[in-house]
Amino acid sequence: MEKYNPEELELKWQKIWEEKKLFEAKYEQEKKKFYILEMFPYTSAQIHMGHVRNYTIGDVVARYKAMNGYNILHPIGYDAFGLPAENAAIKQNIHPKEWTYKNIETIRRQLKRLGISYCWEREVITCDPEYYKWNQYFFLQFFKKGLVYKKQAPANWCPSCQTVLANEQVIDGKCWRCGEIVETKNLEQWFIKITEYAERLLDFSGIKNWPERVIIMQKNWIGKSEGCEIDFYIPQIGENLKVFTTRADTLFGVTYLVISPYHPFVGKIKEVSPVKNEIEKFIKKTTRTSLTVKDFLRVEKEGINTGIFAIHPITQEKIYVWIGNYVLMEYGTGAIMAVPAHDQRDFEFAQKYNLPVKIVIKNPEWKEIPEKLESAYEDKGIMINSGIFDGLDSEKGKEEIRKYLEKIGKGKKAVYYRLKDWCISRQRYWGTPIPIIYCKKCGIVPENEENLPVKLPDEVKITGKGESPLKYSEKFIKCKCPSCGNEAERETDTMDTFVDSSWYFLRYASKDLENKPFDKEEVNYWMPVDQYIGGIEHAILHLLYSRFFVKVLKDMGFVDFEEPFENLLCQGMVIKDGAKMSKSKGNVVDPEDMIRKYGADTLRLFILFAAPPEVDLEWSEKGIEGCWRFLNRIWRLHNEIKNYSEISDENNEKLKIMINKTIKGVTEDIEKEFQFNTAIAKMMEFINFLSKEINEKKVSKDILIDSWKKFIKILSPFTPHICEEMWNDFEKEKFLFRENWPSYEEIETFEEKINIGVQINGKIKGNIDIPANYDVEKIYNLLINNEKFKKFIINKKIVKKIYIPKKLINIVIED
RNA sequence: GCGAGGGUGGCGGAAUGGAAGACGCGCUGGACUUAGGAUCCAGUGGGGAAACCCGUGAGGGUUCAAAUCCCUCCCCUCGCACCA
Repeated sequence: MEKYNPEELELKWQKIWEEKKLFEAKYEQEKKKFYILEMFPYTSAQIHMGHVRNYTIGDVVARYKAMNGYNILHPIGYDAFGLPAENAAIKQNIHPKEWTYKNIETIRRQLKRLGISYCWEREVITCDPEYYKWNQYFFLQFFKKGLVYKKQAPANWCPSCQTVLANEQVIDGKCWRCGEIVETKNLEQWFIKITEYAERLLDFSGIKNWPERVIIMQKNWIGKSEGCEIDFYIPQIGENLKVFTTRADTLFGVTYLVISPYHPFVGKIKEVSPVKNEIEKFIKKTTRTSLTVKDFLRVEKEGINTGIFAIHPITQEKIYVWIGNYVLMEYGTGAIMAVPAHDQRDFEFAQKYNLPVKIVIKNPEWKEIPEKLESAYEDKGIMINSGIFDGLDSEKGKEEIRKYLEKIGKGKKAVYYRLKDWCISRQRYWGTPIPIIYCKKCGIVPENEENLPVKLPDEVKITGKGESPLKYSEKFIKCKCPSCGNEAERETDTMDTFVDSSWYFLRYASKDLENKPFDKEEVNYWMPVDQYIGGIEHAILHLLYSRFFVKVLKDMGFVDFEEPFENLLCQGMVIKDGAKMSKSKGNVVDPEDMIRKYGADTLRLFILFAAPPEVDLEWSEKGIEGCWRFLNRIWRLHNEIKNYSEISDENNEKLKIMINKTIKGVTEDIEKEFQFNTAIAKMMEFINFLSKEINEKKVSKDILIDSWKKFIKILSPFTPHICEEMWNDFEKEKFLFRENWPSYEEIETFEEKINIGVQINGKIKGNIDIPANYDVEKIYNLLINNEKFKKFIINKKIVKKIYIPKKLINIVIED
């Protein structure tokens, strides 16, 4: 018998699969399709265990679905633009392109070595002009539709990466990539109007099965809030100050107004204010740009009374306008009505500056109205001190006050979102150039579609400091205006790499077209993605942008579907010693080392077996050895089976029951939320059972081989190489990938004897073998004649007999 | 603070109202062996000589039966957090 040599047989089958193009996806309209997609890797130096886990899970699904008769699309590509390539350029003095393509080669080799069933013919590399050309094309389509615009905006600036970050890339006031504290800086930048799609992005009805938390995160991110805009007239400047509130019911409790230091009224109010100098000082202090985002959040609430008043729209009272650092210009109208009695932030501010607190909502638990509040009462209640609205329930009051304001022309219903427009400008080299031209005569002019792609120049100096390296490339900047033909200059900003990943799954779905981003018919066949798998870290950004992109493309007639990803699985991290694997912690386990030692099948098996897909997986050297032993055991059994000869056939039924049970269990575990760990456990049980049977030789050879072939099939999505090798000993016609998943018979049809638990008053006392077709009374008769159990029952009053079929019997007695 | 998920042997984890701890790791004993870190067999939640008793973060409840359902509380992880 030959020793199990994974390296030899894995490389052999990988070569054969590739030569036969076994995994090449073919557009065949009449076949039912399954699009299985894993988030493509960023092209850093090599893959890590997280990738192995992601791609192995995907591969099991792909192979399982293929064996169930689906036409499979299982593509792979590379997220190849981005900052690290430039960092490498600075550090290692290597061109970003060279660095990226070198890494791609390594990653491709590593993925192939894992034996993942990818359709290599549809590879996408986002830094390839043939790909990013279509980023530019879509940008122009968005531009035509008015979904793209340029504006000066305070941007998040990472002093370490020397670049602008999108809001979403700022986590807790820090740069998402390097962790440096982010500052603000004003820059002219390009935005995409994702806010126009806020409402549609909140609609998840087109999604079948996503983790609930991902949907919640997206909803929070979009942050819809419904309320009311209310006008407060300021006589001294002759204009209405518009505030936004979700609590119109507290309108009678307003004791002051607060505007943001960035509010456009600040200047006008300052001019007429008696405390002009103090305002100036305050504004200077609160709008310092050097203040980091994080500091801004931590800063204590501060404000200044402008001495200017506004008129309450209903009571006509005079209400002073304050400027406060806790009011954000980026949200709502940049001005609020302060109701200290019913809003904790306003309450704190009012305490600090000794402002009046007026209770207008009565807590139903109060016996009487308190003189003083300890904190704001923010819940519902009954309206008081509110004129004609007194006595109304506050929820009802919201509506009534809004209607009243609408009637007198002082307010209207309003909806605001936290979601902001998507800033796609990056002051970097290694990204898609934004196809815009600045002409002295014509202004901002989009590049002609025929001139795409606007290619990145190869010769640039990358210093990592200051502005985009493209600013210094004359060859790149100089161009002709598409409109008037005069000398003009190109935009030097490049696109956020999230643009690249917002539609790559569409490019996969129709291969290598030169004249179109993708073929509509073929994309409509494959899409939406039936199962998407990736890390939770993309819960908001990538997934939201992709949903947005697809909705826009649908509106423009490019595609016929609304949602890109119907089902989503977020796999857990691979951790070691309780922490995420990282160089700094020195706890990294290199997948290639593991493959060298045990082979790809063992690595795959371990990573699938050690934990369910969605939870974190603790790496264990001992654990992978266990999987190595399991495959060796299978290898030995296979060789024994080939040379097997039986003594008798008395255990044939037992084996049939066991293999059917195993197929059923494995099938259900895969179907039910991808419980690969328990599926593997069931196959291990089968192997434990089969080893004994083979030793005893009491099953006939044909039944044994039949069961073994079925077993090889169900194991094959997990460890495809060893299975293919064993399969080849029996069947040379078809690859396992093209075989059918075995069906199973319900074991009830041939199981005659079963073992059930015996309980007395719900406490387990032992177990008993019974014929499968027995009912309660028959089992009870067995019990009263059984040495072990009769003592519990005889001479007792039997209250109840409960039989749970094939599980247990519970005899309830009176003591 | 709000929202979500979780707490089960020495460890990773099974069991979503029906025999708690499947499966794997580790450990103990044995077989084979010059040897074994290979392989095979047996055992392995705790207490007890045993009959039995106890046991799923803590406490209470529903039920013939609770890790699972309900109530109160504790702890851990993740996400959000001046969003008016």
